[in-house]
Amino acid sequence: MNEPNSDVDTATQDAPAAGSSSTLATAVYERLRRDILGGVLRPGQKLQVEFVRDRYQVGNSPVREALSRLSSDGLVERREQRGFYVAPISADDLRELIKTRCWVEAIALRESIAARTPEWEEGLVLALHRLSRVPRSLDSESHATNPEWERLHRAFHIALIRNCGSRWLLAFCEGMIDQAYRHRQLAVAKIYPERNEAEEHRAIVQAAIEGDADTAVRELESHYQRTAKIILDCMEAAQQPAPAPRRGRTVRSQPARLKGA
Amino acid sequence: MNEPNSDVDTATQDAPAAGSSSTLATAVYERLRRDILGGVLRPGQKLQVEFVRDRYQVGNSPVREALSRLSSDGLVERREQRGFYVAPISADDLRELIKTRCWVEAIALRESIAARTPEWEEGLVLALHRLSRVPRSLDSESHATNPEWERLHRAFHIALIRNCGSRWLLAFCEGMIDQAYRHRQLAVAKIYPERNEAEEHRAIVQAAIEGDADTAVRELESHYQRTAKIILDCMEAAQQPAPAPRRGRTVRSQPARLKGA
DNA sequence: GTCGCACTTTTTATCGATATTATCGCCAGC
DNA sequence: GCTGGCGATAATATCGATAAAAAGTGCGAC
Repeated sequence: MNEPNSDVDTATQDAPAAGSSSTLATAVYERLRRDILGGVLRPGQKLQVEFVRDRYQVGNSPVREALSRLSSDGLVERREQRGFYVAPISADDLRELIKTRCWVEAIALRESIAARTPEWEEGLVLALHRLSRVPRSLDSESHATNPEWERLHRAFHIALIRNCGSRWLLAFCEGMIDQAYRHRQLAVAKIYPERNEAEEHRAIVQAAIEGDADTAVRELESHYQRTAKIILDCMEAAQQPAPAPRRGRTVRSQPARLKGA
Repeated sequence: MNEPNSDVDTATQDAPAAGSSSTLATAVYERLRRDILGGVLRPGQKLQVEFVRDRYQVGNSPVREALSRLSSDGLVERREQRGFYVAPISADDLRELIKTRCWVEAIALRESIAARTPEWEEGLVLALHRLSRVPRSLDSESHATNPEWERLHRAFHIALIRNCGSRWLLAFCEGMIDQAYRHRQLAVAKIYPERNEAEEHRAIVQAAIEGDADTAVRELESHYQRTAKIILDCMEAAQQPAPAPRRGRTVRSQPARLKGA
């Protein structure tokens, strides 16, 4: 996981960043990353060097390097001698991802709580507060995502586990958070039912600060499972435009892989 | 983690591989990786493009790409505009790593056991058997490491968790296994006390196959802790060539960072 | 007439030589 | 003694060359 953003320190709000990076390769990496996470570049889509080069107005090498880095992050798939593709996505991937997140973030949260300090608790409360001050979506009708909310949401979930005492674990979780974000972005275009996420977040923080790890973990897991359910429903709906009654996962032929481009 | 070796299938022993990769960049990646893991390239050592280029007889671009990939694996540290360095190592890093391995591989092992199948069990027994057929070190005096044993040891530990049902988790664990291997290689040059590793491995497998997850995990964790202890002792010894009696972790001033080159 | 297969053409991933740009040490000037 | 420009070193980027894969084409067989 290539230190995507080490921002979100309780002190420094957030770097000016957003565009100007010292190296071109990094700049392309960041922009590509944004575009893939945001769903602008569709899963499975081929990323020809030429295409990316034109898109971001840079040379060959920075593009290759950016793609290379992204493939380590699992956002891009590299096929030897055949180029790069936006990593594909499937319902199974999502299930596996959420399962893994629940396992691993449960540990991370427990450890964070076990080692809790005033600083960590304050950071957490702050992250929650900031998140609550920003609307979930910019337009309450279209459910268009609010980038600021997404940023703060990410920061919030990282704040929860930041105190776990393992940079390895933290980096791993960050990678999975990004993947989950991507799944969400790709599905959400359709519908996003009413849901009291703020309350879910609040419950986690409360339990965490009270040192009640079991409750905190339970809340966190159900938070994820609920999201997963929504996304999986979206996927299924997208897969089968309208037809018949269907009894559980009908189309086994197609592995529900959302194709792109 | 960049699919370092997806070998070790119970069926196909191991590919001829070892050198010829379709792309030059991948070849350099693999060779560099071996050299870093094996401790030939010392922690902290600077990896100038020119140096690597000469060392492996290739051009500029493949080197950059290989270094880039390795930095995503955490084996190389990239400093923007300042080049690449072999990732440094410290006692604290090791402690954090082992701690994380225990947390995460405990889950992976439990899940593997919970979902156990005859195939998985057979693969496990096989991995254990193969490992037991090869000597721990080639020369019983010098404790020189036996590359074949190391390979099989890695395969064994992966076999344990292969059945966990999460490619994410598996890849993450593989990355940590490699890191731990590196720490081991770097320390082991000094001493390696007698130790019945075969028995430790056997105990884990037995518990796993009996479905006794608690025991299996306990054995696995103590297996790791024992290794960690040995390496940490080595590090400390290396830090303080001979002096005084010392009462527990004396040198808090120096973070016991092994410098390289 | 249609299908299969081998060869040719085109595309494009990969690589290396070369140019550009940033960093760091060094020395002059204030 | 510190600040700020100058130059050496080395990282980064460009671009054209090379070679592999994909697409297209035509020939022959059934």
